[in-house]
Amino acid sequence: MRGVLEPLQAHWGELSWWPAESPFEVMIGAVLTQNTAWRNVERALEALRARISFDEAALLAVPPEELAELLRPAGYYRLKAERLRALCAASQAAGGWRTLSALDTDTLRHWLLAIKGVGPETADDILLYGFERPVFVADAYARRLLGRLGLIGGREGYEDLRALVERALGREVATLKRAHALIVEHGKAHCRARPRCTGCVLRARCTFAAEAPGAGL
DNA sequence: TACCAGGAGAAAA
DNA sequence: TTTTCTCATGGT
Repeated sequence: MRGVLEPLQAHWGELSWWPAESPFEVMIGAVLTQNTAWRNVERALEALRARISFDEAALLAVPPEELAELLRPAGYYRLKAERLRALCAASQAAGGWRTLSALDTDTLRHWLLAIKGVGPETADDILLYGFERPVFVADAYARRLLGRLGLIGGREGYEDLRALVERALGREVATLKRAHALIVEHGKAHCRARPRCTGCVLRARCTFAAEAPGAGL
């Protein structure tokens, strides 16, 4: 696995991912970016920032219809307005994001997953980038890349894939952030809809993968 | 015009 | 249990 990340880092350098000023802002962004390009998320975040301060009470004070309109640029705006309200209500009931930050990682993850609209990937985005916890975001880019490299079979569930990569990379937050960012940037640039990473820095490894699938992490 | 993006949940099979 | 459908704007 580290052998995959080294050429990616050599090519992409240090990536500074998920610009946000607080864990709460990461929580908002993680919901807004569900199946949505980050460019569109930024527009909604700007509209939101111009209207309110980023905290649970301020967001919940915005009428639901107005909140949905503010989120329109991010797509699925009615759905995401409901999801943000559910997340903020849960956070507020728990004492706010500062209180949540004192919870251990497993407890915090279970708490997040119990909120309607927060699935495993969104929860792990929040844990890794918001609360600096050692989890890997096992998104579609990771699944696609590792599948093409023959490092996974491709039928693993989300939790299985996450556990596999965490075992391979260790528990260092900076490493897990870097791995996720590199895999996504690489995927967006080279591997989006192609059957193999032709023309990219990992091409040779993909060829190897075709010959020796299931080489393991 | 068609496809996809830093998914999740409900409904159908 | 697994697959399919719905939610939606904006860029390529």
